[in-house]
Amino acid sequence: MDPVQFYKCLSDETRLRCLLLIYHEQELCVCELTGALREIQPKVSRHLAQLRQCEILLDRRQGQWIFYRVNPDLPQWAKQVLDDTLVGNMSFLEENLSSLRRMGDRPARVQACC
Amino acid sequence: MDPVQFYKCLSDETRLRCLLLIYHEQELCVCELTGALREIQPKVSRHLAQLRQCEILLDRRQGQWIFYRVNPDLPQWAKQVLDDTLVGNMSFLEENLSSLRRMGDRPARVQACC
DNA sequence: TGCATATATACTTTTTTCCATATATATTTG
DNA sequence: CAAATATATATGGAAAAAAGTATATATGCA
Repeated sequence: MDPVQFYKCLSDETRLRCLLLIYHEQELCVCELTGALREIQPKVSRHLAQLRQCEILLDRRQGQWIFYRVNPDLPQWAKQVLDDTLVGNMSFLEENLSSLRRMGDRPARVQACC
Repeated sequence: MDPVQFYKCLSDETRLRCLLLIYHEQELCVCELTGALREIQPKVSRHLAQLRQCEILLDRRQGQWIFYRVNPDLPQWAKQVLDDTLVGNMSFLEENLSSLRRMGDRPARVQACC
């Protein structure tokens, strides 16, 4: 994982929020992310595609939904960076997390939204 | 420190190399950095200015030289990120560090180059 | 004071990134 | 199979970032 490429991925607000939310929640689908970020679907999807192409995220299809998770094979230093960033910036995600909770709790949320 | 702004600063190759080299060496002047990166002075200077404006780096003048160091008041998570990145990517800096050493060791290097 | 060195900034051009909109693909359900 | 839902991608344009060159500023020294 080239560190410049890695940081380019973290340097956009939409991507950073998606990535930290997914890291925090283990796994999220696109509709959960659009709800949490209050952003339109193509925008979220495009940024997720970039994170996937860089192999920071992995995706899996389940029915009509696609769930994203952090690639467990990410180098240790990169995982550590995500961890430091999340722990040190929970307030950055506050609104997104409460939007997410307003969608209901899992698996109810998955039932409802997804 | 807004994490998006922080990562924008790390997302450019010149800035990332400068920052990690400075973090590794405690303090470097502009001529040491241009030597280590083999980049022209205005380019290095411009990127250092950006890191200074974001308060990631501090500078101090000593005679005609300006020495840059990492701002010790950086939030803990950000320092941790720099540390993780440096430790996990020493090979990324390999060439730059050997260019630096080829300029002589401090304080001889400072005498020679600066 | 005048010249040399180190560094910073200004300006213009080029490159990169991001966005919105439209459209395509895949899956589920009736 | 048709309609609905979820997601992905393509396209064209706008905005931001980066580059190179030129120039300005500050310091040291003869």
